[in-house]
Amino acid sequence: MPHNIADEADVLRRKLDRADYLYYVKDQPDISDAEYDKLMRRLQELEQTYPSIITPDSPTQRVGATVQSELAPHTHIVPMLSLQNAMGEDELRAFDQRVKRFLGLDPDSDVEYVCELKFDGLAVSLTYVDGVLAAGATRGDGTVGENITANLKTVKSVPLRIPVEAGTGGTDPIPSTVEVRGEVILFHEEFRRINEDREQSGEPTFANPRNAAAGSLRQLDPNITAKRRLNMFCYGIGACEGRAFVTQHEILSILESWGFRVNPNVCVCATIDDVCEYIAGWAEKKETLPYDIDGMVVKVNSLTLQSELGAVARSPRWAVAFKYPAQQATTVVTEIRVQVGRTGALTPVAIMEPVEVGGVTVSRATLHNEDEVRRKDVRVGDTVVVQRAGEVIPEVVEVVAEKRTGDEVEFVMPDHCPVCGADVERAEGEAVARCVGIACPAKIRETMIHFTSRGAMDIDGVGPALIDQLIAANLIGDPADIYSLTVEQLCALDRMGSKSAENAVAAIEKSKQAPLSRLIYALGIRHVGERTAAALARHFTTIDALAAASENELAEVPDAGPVVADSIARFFRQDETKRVLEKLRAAGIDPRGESRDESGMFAGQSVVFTGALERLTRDQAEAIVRRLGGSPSSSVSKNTSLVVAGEKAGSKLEKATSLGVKVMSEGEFLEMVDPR
DNA sequence: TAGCCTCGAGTTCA
DNA sequence: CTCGAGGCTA
Repeated sequence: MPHNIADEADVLRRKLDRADYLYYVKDQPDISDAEYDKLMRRLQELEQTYPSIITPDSPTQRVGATVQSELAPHTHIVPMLSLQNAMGEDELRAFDQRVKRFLGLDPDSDVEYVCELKFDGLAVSLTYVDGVLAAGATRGDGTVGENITANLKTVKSVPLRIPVEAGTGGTDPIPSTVEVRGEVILFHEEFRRINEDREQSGEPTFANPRNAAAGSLRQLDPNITAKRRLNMFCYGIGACEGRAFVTQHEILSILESWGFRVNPNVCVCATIDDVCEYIAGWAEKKETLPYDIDGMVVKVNSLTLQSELGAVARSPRWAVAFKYPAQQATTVVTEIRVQVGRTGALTPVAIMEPVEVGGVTVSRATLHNEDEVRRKDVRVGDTVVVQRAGEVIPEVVEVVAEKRTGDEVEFVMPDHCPVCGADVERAEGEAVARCVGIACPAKIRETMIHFTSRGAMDIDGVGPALIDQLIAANLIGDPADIYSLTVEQLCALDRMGSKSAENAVAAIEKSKQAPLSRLIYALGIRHVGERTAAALARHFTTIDALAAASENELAEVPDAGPVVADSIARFFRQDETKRVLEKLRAAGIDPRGESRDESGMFAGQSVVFTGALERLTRDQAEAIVRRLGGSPSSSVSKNTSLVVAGEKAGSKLEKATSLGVKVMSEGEFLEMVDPR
């Protein structure tokens, strides 16, 4: 072998190590992907030709290890302890008092703490011998874990060796043996990517990033792990040969200088009050992180005090895990009810024993459709995990299979409508089953609620409750009947005073002025929502022109194709529709189309609002955009011109940032449309 | 014809 | 907010 080959390989390894470090630990890449690939290919070439030069810490060894038949046990030198939980500020202060009592300190004195994020992932330990990664293992029972070295090597933020030049300029030698502790996690973006892939290939999806990370790490085939871009944050040291530390905070900085990824969100707090304040500050902010945390870890900063405090059973007395109120909880499904929507869609809804999730009581959650019920295999009597997706809407995450008794009842979609008894049909290739009944009371009710709703005729004071009463009293049978209601009729109903009756009638009267687009939308034609209704109104200008249009004419409207055209034509052919339109006209409703400013500052642009707006309502904000010639939209894509992000903006903001779409705050938006 | 972009529809709780 | 499906475009 030529003498300089080993040297060249070494230089390549250093360059690749540095590139991995800058990219995966520091988030500041210095070379392009192409350059990286070139270096990697050259190194692989050399190692293939001269296998004797391969070292265990070579970057080529991150992938390509062979499949194992089972995971070998690994004994930790220093056990990995688990932490006691604190469920609120009270328990946190109780922990502080315990610490002081144990140390024989005055209850009013202060102990210095370090607060760190508690990642929702998998705790692992990395063992380095003479600076080279020798073993990696899961926590296991704390004493013995599973050896997952090959899998951990595929995690790019895990250094394969601690560079000799690290630390304080060489005067501070790398310990001969050191155990580095941390948490392996999946970022949200990567979690989504994995689940999308699995969905496409028909594999079951992971319920949450933690499960996905655990599943990926405990793979027997490291090639699979390599495809899941895992990440690791390090926060502690177990055994350490020939080096002592003074504080937890010092440990974090040393780990960072050794090239480990250390999370920057750390706070040294002089008092327990500061700790509480810091933790409260993250209660909301944690949702903006690109990965999951399930709380905060609070540690006594001084290692001297730590060893004085020691441990009880398997948890140290010097640390505690603060848990934010759970965003997930388990409960029991008591019933799967079937609801009938405006379009006749049958939706299974899980009725559950009420349970607290993130501060609110949840008792029902949609199961969307029959396929979804099958996929999650939810049965009546099952114990299930529920969470609030996107902070609000409850969702059944998964069934707790271990709690099955065998008495659970599988769900079957009824073949007759639970409300009117008509046949239920599921169109070829569609996910939803529908009631075909023409006069299904549920459909009529939902149609009327839709007609009066915000965005449609917007009749204030006429909501679902009143509509139910009116139907029961036989006062209305279709939406047009609303316009013949009198104050006297309304007053005669239960729980209806003269004042609210007058208000309702006034609102009904006012709605007669609604623009054509609203009326078209209010009719509730299948496949015609707000946007399509607006496009139709612009194109036809009167309801009669729309009603008379042929399918070909309808399909000429932008955004309307054969399916939409067929649905509209079919709707206007029905005798029922003709009767209702006649009644509406008789009541004095004959709206004209509206025009828009084509020279406004948003002309031809698409604007998306996300998060909670403080000074404007959604409707006001969208009206401003429309007035200035733009179209408000609900989803972000690369065609989006602008995203206005309010408080607690979520995935849309993330997407906008990743697509490089212009983003501004509500304040900046107002400044722009109305500079003063 | 495939893949992207939008829109429609359904849903929960305070 | 999320999913599914219709329409448009490369």
